[in-house]
Order: sequence, then C-alpha cells, then structure tokens
Amino acid sequence: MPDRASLKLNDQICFALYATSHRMTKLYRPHLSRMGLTYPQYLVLLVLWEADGLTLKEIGRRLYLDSGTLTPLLKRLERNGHVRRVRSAADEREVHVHLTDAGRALQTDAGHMLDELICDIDMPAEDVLRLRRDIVGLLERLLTLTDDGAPLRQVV
Amino acid sequence: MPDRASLKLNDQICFALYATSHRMTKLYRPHLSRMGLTYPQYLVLLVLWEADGLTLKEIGRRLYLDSGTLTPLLKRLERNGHVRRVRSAADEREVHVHLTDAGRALQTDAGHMLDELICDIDMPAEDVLRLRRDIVGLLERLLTLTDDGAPLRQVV
DNA sequence: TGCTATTAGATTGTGCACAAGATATTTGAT
DNA sequence: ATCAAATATCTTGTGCACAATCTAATAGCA
Repeated sequence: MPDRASLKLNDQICFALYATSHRMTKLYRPHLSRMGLTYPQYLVLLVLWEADGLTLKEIGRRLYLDSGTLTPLLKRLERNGHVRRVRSAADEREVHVHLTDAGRALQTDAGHMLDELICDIDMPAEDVLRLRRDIVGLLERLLTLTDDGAPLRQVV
Repeated sequence: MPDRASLKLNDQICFALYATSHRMTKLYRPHLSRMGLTYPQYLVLLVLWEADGLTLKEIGRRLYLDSGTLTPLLKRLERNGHVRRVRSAADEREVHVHLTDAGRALQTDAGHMLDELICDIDMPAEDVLRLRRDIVGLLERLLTLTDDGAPLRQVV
C-alpha cells in the first residue's frame, strides 16, 4: 500500500518544475529583450538555426507547440524581420519558415547570452547535465502518457 | 577556459524545464477540468488548503506570481464559488482570500487526482523526490539571481 | 473521375504571466 | 497634525498556451 500523495505545495514536483521554468525564462528575459525576442520566439530561432526552412508543423513537433500558438508567434517574428513565412509551392497547405539575415545574425548574440547565463548560474557543468538528463527522462515518461499514442520519438 | 555554450535546442536545460512543465500541466488538465479548475487555480487552492485566509500578496510570494496574474485569477475562483475575497478591516489595502465549503471540499478530489497521477507516471518515489530536490536546488540558485536581492527564504 | 478522409494552417475564445503605471491606504518622520 | 514614502491592489497592454472549430488543399480509393 503506497503512502497517500501529499497535498503540500512544496512536495509537488509539478510546482517545482512550474516555478523553476518561469524563473529561468525570467533570467533570460532582459537578455532576449535586448535582442528583440521573447523566450518562445528564441526557441523557434534555436530550431531554425539547426534546420532552416522547416514547416510550422515540424517546428511545433520539436517544441511541443500547436498552430494556435505558433501562427501568431511566427507572424510577430516575421513582422520584426527575423524570419520569412513562405507557402510551399508543392503543397500549399504547408508554410515553410526561413531565417532572414537578421535572424541568422542573432545566433552569435545568443551564444554570448548563454555564456553569460551559465556564468551567472554558476553550477558545475556535470550537475546541470545530469539534472537536464533526469528532467528529460520525466518528459519522455510524460510523452508516452499524453501524446495520443504517438510513437516514441527522439526527444530533447 | 570553459567550453562554448551549445546552441542546440536539445542541450538546453531551460527548454527541458519548459517542455516538461507544460506536459505536466497537460497531464493534470483533464482531472482539474472535471473539478472546474485550471492548474494555476489549483496551485492557489494548494496554498489555501495549507493556510486559509492569506492575503493576495502572501499567495503571490509563495507561488512567485504577481497581482497582475492573481487578481483576475482570484476573481474567477470567486465567481466559480471556490473562494471569497475579503478586504481587510484593519488594513484596507489588503485582500484576504478564504476558502468556501466548496473550495475546501475539493481537497479530497485533489488527493484522489494525485494518487492517480502518481500511479500513471509510475516512477520510483525516491527518483521523483531526488529530482524534485535537484530542481528546487536550481530554483533557489535562480532566486538569488532574479529576486531583486530579496533575502533567501525557505522555498518550495 | 468523383467522393471521402486526412492533413496543415488559421481563427476564436479563455486563461495565464508579467511589465508598467494608476489608485488608495497606511506608515513614519517631522 | 501633516505630508512624503512605502505598500497592496488593480488596471492595461502584450504575448504566450491550448482547446475547439473552420477552411483549404491533398491523398486515397471505389
């Protein structure tokens, strides 16, 4: 017979994730703000820096975001000159997202930002790596529960 | 000379936190929805189940949320009959938030929900506890960086 | 060739987050 | 007692998240 689940706020791993995630983006915010980006916009650029020209669908698959979030976000990124949205000629349902020169140029600034943040956080690299690996382990477990039976994919 | 920070999406602990936190609330959502709650509303109730009658300010301190988030959220909780908002007689700037009978009654359902979720996630309890502890360690580090020099408090 | 199901995106509506600024109340120093 | 600073909350505006619904385009098949 397992113990009864605790209903104390501070026992909830879910709240720890929630609070830590928000605090982390708060740490990024002033840096990103100087680059004219929000945190989710920065995530999209991270994806495109690795593979330019992906469709909205594929960006969403990698970030776990749907079109209701991405459509307006990408329009803002386009309005701010970071990307171009291009309807596919082959399949007009698809929108491919391409970096502009300005969007590509931000990669360097982002590298400097990360160097600074890592310095600020000042935790041993191996601790951070282990923590990330453990969090991803939980994420993969969650994906098998919530992902509508989608096949397990290589993730994060 | 430390290594250069990686700009790959999947190396970012921040994204791991972000994605895992959202997936976790997605797991809660159908359960909470049956109780007529959202996840942040559930967090407020967790706080009040531990200490009824707190001020908006104190709830915000515990959840790391400001009045811009909590004021409308508490109004929705009140509209749905889960809490009452009462201006303090002693200090009319303060709003104390009290559970209604309905709000208190949800504690039992929440307990059952957690039992189910723990069962679904199906990870060894000690692994979950260790992970939570490590995440909180990072959170505490972040709080010293972003909390406007506020004194270190007992947290999560 | 038509018809149906599927797919990609866009739209709408609700509810967070949070910065910035406004308002009202209280405290504290004169 | 008076007024300036501090405090608690509210308001406004922007930008996510995400469910639900809609539209248009494609693919598959009878």
